[in-house]
Amino acid sequence: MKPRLPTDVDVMDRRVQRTRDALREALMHLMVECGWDAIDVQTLCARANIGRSTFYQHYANKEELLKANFAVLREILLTQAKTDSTQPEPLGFVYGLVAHVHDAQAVFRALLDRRSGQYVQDRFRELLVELVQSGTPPSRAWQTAARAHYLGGALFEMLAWWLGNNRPQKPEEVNRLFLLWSRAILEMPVA
Amino acid sequence: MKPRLPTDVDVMDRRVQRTRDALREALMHLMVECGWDAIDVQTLCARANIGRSTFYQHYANKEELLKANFAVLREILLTQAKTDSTQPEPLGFVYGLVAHVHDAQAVFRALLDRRSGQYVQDRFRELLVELVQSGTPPSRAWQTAARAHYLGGALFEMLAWWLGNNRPQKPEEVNRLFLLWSRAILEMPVA
Amino acid sequence: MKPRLPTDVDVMDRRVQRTRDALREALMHLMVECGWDAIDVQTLCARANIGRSTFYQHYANKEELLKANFAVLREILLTQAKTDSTQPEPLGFVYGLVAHVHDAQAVFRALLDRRSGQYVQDRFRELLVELVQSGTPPSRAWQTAARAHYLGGALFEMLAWWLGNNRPQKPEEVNRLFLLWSRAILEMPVA
Amino acid sequence: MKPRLPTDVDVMDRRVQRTRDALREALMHLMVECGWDAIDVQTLCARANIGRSTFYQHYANKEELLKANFAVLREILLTQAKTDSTQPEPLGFVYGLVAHVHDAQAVFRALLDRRSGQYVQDRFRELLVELVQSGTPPSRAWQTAARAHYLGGALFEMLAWWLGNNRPQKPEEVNRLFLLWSRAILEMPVA
DNA sequence: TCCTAAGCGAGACGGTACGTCTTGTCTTCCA
DNA sequence: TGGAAGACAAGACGTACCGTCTCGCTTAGGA
Repeated sequence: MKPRLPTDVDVMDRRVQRTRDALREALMHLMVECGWDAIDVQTLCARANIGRSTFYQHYANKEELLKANFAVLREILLTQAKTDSTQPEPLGFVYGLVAHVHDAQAVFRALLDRRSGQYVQDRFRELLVELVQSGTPPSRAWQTAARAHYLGGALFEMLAWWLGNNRPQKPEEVNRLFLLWSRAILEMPVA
Repeated sequence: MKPRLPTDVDVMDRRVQRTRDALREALMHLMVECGWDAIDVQTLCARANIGRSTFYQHYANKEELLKANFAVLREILLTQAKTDSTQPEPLGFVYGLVAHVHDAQAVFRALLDRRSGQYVQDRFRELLVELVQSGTPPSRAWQTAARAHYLGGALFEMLAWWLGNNRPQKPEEVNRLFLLWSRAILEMPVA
Repeated sequence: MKPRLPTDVDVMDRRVQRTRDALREALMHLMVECGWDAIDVQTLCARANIGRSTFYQHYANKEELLKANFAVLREILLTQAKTDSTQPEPLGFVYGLVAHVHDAQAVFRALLDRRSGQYVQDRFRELLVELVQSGTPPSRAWQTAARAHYLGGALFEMLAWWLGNNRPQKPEEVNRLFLLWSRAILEMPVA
Repeated sequence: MKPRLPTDVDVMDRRVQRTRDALREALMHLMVECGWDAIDVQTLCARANIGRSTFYQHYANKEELLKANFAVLREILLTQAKTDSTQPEPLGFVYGLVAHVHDAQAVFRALLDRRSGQYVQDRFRELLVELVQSGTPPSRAWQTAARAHYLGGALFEMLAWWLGNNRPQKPEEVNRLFLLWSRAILEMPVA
């Protein structure tokens, strides 16, 4: 039997939900503790109090688990971003994000750290690009896409650097600097 | 016996050199062909015509092999960057780099592709940051460091995006856009 | 709840009966098709159009199912043996059996084949010994028991050999040979 | 890499030999203790003080291990049979065998017991048939083959019965009875 | 010249994780 | 209430790499 797609949520009974919740919980904690690459299914299941074979009834491998739960993380960050930034101006989400990175250091270290692993970082970078895009007027010009990647990449690396340095700067300073530069770019004509 | 450090070059006999060269060769080719993560020591040795146990006499694992040879790659990219850019202006290396990415698509895909693996990308991103730094006046202000990371990250992500899209844009266009934005930032006061 | 013993037949409602019948049917067919060892509960239930958990409400495992249905098979073979052999002489059942093995090749291959599995063969061998015993005057001498096993084992192996060779000999020939030898033994004094 | 065939014995280094010996030892002991079916690779390796992965470098599964070592067992039984029976008369091996079964009860229980498993018994029965055949003049008549199977099967079942009953009869008695019947058959014309 | 220290290939070995499979228990929902 | 559906834990399976190791065989470079 193939693992049920995480999409048929409606049919899913409570046990399934509990199992998956336990797995997500365990994943998050372990990612913070040891980093993505160091996690193995065995440990994951032990942490979630779940049989190893049960894991495989839900996800084909740990990548799938992450994928399935990235949506959740994404939602957290997105709403986070929206609620935290009162102003609807472009890149308004940044202040909330920077503050959040500062507060929830552990989680974000798990995302930005070297140990976090290729896959996790890629998805996080994607998310940043998307956030940038969602805060700027849509356009089909390739320059707009390029700009979103430019800014997303810049943000990613800046955050990584900040975290890596143990953040001696205040969140407001980092935020200010990033917006200073980025808004200048947003004000330039795309072509 | 512990693996000999690659630094005691003087004592190293020709066979050792040949072995390591073969390994570097194999590594480079395989990275282009399958991406870092998909390489295993077995395959590496087969490709290099080398016994698996011999491999471990030289490097503790494939990471070490990469580490040992990253200096070489780095040198290639650095001189590449310098020779290609005639003007000594800040970020002058970018045009050469973009052109090179366009030409040597295979190699750079190996560096920027998702399959390339955490370690490789990290080092490549580091290199970009360094290149940015080397082309701008030194300063102890944290803002300068932040800027280098900002620009390095932006460049990295932009290149990755370009490659991932199979580069429908001309190198000159990408180059122009990156410099347009980045120089604007360089001209702003750091604080 | 413990599996209901197959003995409380009286209480058993029709559905229960239908379920068990379906299982017996499926078992027989699958034994012919794939051999005992290759059968798993999963497949068995699929074939019987029955939920896997339902299976376990009736039998603790597939062995129990077989055990429960061996009586049926036994009855079939016994009456078979009796009706087919007109003469009531000792070992009279053999001709019917040999003929039956010849006709219903598939079923008996399932019993004698290597793939049939330890348990099935053991029970079949037991049955043969019993048949031999039932056709000879009872006696408490150990030699009589030994003789029944001797003849039962001989019959078993001879049939297995015959089937394994795709039976180039006619049933009458096999029958004749077996009786020639076996009756000679029966006529010898047991001690 | 495929498991080395057990035939390239000559090239085999000492470690390999020691490993395989340890495995054979462990197999024999465990077969006596728990019976074939109850043995799993894990336990086998633990008993042999061998890594589970090492096991799979030598044999694809426990069946292969048994197969590979059956020759040894066979040799033991054959020479046993030959040395024990001074007379070269047909079925001369039986006395030695019966005595051996009596003495080495544990080993033979492992072979004849129900728990021993299909595969083991089949090979043992084959061996008996072969022994019978080797002690009687060769012939291409199918009746001769049938007779060997008849006697082999009879011997097998008789021994199984004897063992199963905890052998209240003396070996000589069993031996006498078997030879009494079997030699009578051997003296009858095959056709 | 030889001989001795090294590099080297082959491959056994133990270990760890993987993803698959089957078993038997259990819970829930439906008719 | 009994049967269908199916989640779940347990645990064996065979595969794939890993890093360590031992063994002989070259192959120089120094005596």
